[in-house]
Amino acid sequence: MQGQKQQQIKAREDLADRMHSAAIHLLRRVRKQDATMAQAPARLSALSVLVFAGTMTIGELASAEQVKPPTMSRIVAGLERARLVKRVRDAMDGRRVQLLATPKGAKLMRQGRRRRITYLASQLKMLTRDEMAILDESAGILQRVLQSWT
Amino acid sequence: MQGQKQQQIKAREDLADRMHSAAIHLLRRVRKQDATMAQAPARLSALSVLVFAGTMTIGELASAEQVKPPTMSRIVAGLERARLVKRVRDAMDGRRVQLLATPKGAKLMRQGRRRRITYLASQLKMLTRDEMAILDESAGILQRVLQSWT
DNA sequence: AATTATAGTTAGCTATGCTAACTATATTAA
DNA sequence: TTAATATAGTTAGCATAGCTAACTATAATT
Repeated sequence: MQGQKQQQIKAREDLADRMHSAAIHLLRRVRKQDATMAQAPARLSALSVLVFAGTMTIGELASAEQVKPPTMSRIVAGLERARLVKRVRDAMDGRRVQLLATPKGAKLMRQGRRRRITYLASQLKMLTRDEMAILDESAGILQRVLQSWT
Repeated sequence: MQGQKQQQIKAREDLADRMHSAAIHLLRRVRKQDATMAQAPARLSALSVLVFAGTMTIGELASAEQVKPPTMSRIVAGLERARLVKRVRDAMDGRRVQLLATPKGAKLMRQGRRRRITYLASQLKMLTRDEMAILDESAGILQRVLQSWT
């Protein structure tokens, strides 16, 4: 006989497994859309944070993207080479580098986001209104979980 | 004034955006659990397919994992070096290579999956029963969408 | 002034994605 | 039956992206 607690744990693990699998496969599909954009996924993701959240330092961006500073340093170098981002030395603290999306960067990011999202959205057309509502709610729940997450 | 159709499109795109973002961040967290396993994510994912779906060729595995054959060839080479997978020439067709998970591979894969899922599941503890039910339903819906997806 | 702490970069490793070009085996056509 | 073509996989070479360790430069503390 299984106790109620064990059943709850199993239910959570089954759910975790399905969420994990869905996330992997969803991103593999979406990545193919990015392929047409001449900028790699990590760059687009970092650029997206910059455009939506505004100016920040390398360290802040690394932390937001959950990568180590050297990784972000190189991602930013790529974005800078492509003239999508500008570095500005912080006047108050000479160690810091403030990052700004250029107009070109903002435009590309919007286009890229547009493409991924349009693609994803087109795949959601098969869903009923009720199913959409459930996905919508769950996206909100997940967002909350991910934020409070350690 | 926006028509109803435009509102529906916008709703789908907002949802797609949030799902995309959630998937990215969820996987970044989970990947850190993999770091303790001495095998990289792509290898664990391929191994997982092999263990659960059984013997298959390099090409089939590449297709299942949505990568090109050279990529899978190299992933398998790594798994073979680590003695997690064995190659067997196909007797009927000498070009084909059948792949088998070794017992060690099957064991590692179960452990890895266990670790990721246990971790994810532990983060779901903060949710109410109702929220869990919504995530559960949405995982099912997503699974279905991803399958029928082109 | 000397020490310590912080922000970022550089160098070097591994892994993962790709395409192009190759080898080896099977299949089809002349 | 040989020649041409197709298929399965590998190799080579490129770019990106993750890491740690070690470095430079600036700021803060003692």
